[in-house]
Amino acid sequence: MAKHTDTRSRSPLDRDLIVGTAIDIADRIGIDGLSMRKLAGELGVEAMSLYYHVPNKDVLLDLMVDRIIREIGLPSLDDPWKPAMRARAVSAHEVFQAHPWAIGITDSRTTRDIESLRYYDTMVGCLLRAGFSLPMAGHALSAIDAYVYGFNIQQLNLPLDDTDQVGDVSEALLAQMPPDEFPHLTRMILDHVMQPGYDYAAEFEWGLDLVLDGLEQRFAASEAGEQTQPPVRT
Amino acid sequence: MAKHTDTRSRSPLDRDLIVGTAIDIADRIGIDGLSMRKLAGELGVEAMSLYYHVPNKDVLLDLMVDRIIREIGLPSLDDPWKPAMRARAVSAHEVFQAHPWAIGITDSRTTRDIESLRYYDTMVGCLLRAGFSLPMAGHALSAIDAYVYGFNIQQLNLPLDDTDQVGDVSEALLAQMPPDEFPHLTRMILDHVMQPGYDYAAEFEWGLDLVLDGLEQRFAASEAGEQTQPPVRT
DNA sequence: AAACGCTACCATACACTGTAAGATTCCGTC
DNA sequence: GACGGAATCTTACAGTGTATGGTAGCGTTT
Repeated sequence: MAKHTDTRSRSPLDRDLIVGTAIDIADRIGIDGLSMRKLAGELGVEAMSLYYHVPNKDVLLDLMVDRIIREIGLPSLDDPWKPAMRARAVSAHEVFQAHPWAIGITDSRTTRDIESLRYYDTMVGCLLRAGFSLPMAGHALSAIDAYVYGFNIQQLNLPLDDTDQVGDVSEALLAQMPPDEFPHLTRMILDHVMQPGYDYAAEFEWGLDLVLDGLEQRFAASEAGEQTQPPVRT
Repeated sequence: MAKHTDTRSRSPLDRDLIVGTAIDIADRIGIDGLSMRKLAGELGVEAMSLYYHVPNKDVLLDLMVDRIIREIGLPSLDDPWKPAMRARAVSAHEVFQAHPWAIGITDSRTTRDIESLRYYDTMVGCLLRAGFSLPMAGHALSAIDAYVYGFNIQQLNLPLDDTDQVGDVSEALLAQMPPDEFPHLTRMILDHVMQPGYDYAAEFEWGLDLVLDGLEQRFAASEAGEQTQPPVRT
């Protein structure tokens, strides 16, 4: 009997191709639209064929996130820490914007792929080499990452199509909102967000610089010899 | 014909009861374990009966998140902004820790329930009354919220059971990690995270204070008359 | 009392999901 | 040409959200 699809009309399956196509689908029609059958169909193959290359869907999702994370630009170890951290954060923000589904997946995964640890290793190394103590480097990494992740979630909550502008969303929000019940919010939207010149994208870097400047101060203070413990009285 | 379950043996269905039970299930067995049939079963009812009170599952999820958000403590408008923001952030952190699934859901929701806007309105009002300009209040809210959300996601990624300690997770991580490939990360874990006295929970407040102190400085600078635009030369 | 209508709930059915089990085709090697 | 393993497919099953239409119970009206 003839095969369901002529083998020569498609490239043979492999893990990378599967993961890549899956990412593509998730980008186009959202993570909810990604089913094994849909993915297989797009590869010219039956659903069960995927299971030869990937143990199950959860692992596939993990692999997708890992590939995404590897898109984030990494600094070299000897770069000065502040611009390095800044560039990394901006890059991460861009990557997660391009693949909005990726952050949500991180919830359910327990075991990280080895490759994505390289990311953290480089960050820690850069900070340590810049003179950060271990605790200080931990603080810094945690704070920066939390901010980047969190901002992306926020940005995701506003349902922005590529065509929409923040103004449109605000307008829709205002319409369904009793204005006298939420006076401050109404004012914020009308007199600030919907004004010409408001740039939501700039908000990300404003907060990022806030965090980075704060870290710089705390770092300088710790270098100046301040202790967490109060000085011993002599 | 007799009803499937004696009507008198259970309290009658209503929206609040459904939402409450759904939250309960999600807390106990995770958001993935929450199906309409399971929920109905726990209420002593058939699945389709839920649809009389709730249009579909997505809306149910929205309602669940809205109820969660209403658990977050709100300051009064006249509280001093910094402790008010701090208390709110800590409260939000606790609430999202208690209902870890809630953050992940926020992804897919487009329309916010009216009630959850009260949250933002109070925050904005508090900041404005403290003297923040509209843009400054926007920056502050965005930065704080991003940090809170993001930290929760981070915390969620470490698969901590109630019994586990961070040390256990680190140990497991170390075990599957080639140590010479990730030297800095290894050092961070061994010499810092796994040391006695390390307190991951404290990490949240460290970063939160970083953000708040930074905001205080920016706020003071803006009050002192600094402009975003360079001063006009005369 | 009888008929009606409304509210709340249920039974059935359908399209779709992830995936276990086993059959089948293809291709390189002997 | 036969064998064997790698890669793919077929079939099947339990579970999902929910559309459609039915039904039991009750309050009101006549």
